[in-house]
Amino acid sequence: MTGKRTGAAARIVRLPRGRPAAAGDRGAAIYAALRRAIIEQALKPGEKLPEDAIGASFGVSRTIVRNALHQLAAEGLVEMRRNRGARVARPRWEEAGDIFDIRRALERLVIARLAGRLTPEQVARLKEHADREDAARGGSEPHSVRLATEFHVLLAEMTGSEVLARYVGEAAWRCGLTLTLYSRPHSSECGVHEHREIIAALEAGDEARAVAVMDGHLSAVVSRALIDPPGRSRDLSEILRRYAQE
Amino acid sequence: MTGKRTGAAARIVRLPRGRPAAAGDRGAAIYAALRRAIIEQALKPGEKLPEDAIGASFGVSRTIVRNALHQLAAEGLVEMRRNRGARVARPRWEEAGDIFDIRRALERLVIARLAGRLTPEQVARLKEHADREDAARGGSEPHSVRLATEFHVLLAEMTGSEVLARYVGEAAWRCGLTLTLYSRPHSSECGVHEHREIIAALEAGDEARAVAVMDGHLSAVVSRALIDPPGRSRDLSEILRRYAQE
DNA sequence: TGGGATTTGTTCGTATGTATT
DNA sequence: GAATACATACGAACAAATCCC
Repeated sequence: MTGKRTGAAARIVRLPRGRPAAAGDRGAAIYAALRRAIIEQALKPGEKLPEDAIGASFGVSRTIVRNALHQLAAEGLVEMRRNRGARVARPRWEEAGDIFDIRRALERLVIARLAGRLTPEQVARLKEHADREDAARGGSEPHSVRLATEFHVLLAEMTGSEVLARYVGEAAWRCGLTLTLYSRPHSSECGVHEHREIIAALEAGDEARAVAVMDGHLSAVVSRALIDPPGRSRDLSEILRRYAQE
Repeated sequence: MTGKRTGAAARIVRLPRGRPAAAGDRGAAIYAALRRAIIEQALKPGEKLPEDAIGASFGVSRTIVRNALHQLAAEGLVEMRRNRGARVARPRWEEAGDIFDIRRALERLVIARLAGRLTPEQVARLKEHADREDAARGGSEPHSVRLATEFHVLLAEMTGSEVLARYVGEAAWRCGLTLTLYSRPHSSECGVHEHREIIAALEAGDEARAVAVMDGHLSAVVSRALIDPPGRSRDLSEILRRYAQE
């Protein structure tokens, strides 16, 4: 009942000093780090994300972490239940079809806007990305998934439409999360050649073919899905340490 | 590293806060109120949304308001610039076409899922909504816009897909905001009959016609757009008082 | 099922950054 | 352009809810 502070340390504590005005948006860094960690599966779907632990990992208070978690929740990468904290999102199997349909619809828009309108620089940039995807083959699965998703986000950004890019990005990352949950390992590698086909069709201005390839591409990805339940609890701060820099 | 304490540590006497700590999610109420106020144009695009003033209006601290504002920002109804606070979003004219394209793509998905699959109860519910839209004719323009948008959200919810409903809702409300910015007054009334056509086509299972009507409907709405710059500063707490209840 | 440990929700003081005169 | 006024960012304490024996 009378749990209020007893006379503990009533004297004036030393004033806060020294901090070199760190007032930069520390939250953005935490957000980015958590995002990468989730996308690359370092943090597995369903894993708990306690505010204290994360804050301690990054040396900030819970306030900052809270903001980052809320933002991730708004994007669907994190689930928050009232008074029960945050977890890495674990999209339901029934949702998988929905989100892929949405993504396909949005990417059709992207194709429609880009077909025959890519600059040589953009084409070069896309091909370069595909090269990187090839180079990553045989490497870690999460890294490949990330690159594959980034290809689609890159396309969306080339439309010049900020909202379109945001919607496609959100849907694509959520699809990636779903894939890591339900798809069989190494199932994503097959996509690189299709990416090159899409580039070629766009370059040629063949919108119909580009749409067809893209649709087939996305359908193929989702149809490869298999059930594969997630693992559980490792050491959180160890994981986050690797995502703290950059 | 963070073991510093600020001067407030010496405070012992607790504040005579009478309110029993407001256990409910007060933030949700603020969010909803602000949302309605924005959508019905009681808060005009570009209008400043200071945390203190809003908090004072609702009798909560800035923290709660902050959360609500962040959520609204994530949905695109509010713009937040670092250290400069929140304003009602003012979508750019160039974005208008983008967001309407996105909305159209998403609503095609909705139609495809509902055509020929509506239960009699759902049809009745939709017709009832159209009746309300008719009844609102001649009333306030913002109210009509809200009802018109809610018709589309209602359709999306009937698909049973939570994500699809969320995406459609977000896009639709953002379109509504854009319309209030750029469209000529009373331009939205024309939509009610088209809504009834959509219901009929869906009931008949005629997906192609439903899509055609929906596309035409959305295109018509956007093509009626005209430039009409927003007004400026009135009394914030007066406005919010009307949106506090419910 | 109850009580304690842990975690989240909320408040408010202070520092810092932006706008204004 | 410097000083001032004000709003936001962040941290720590308190209060309530949940979790876990």
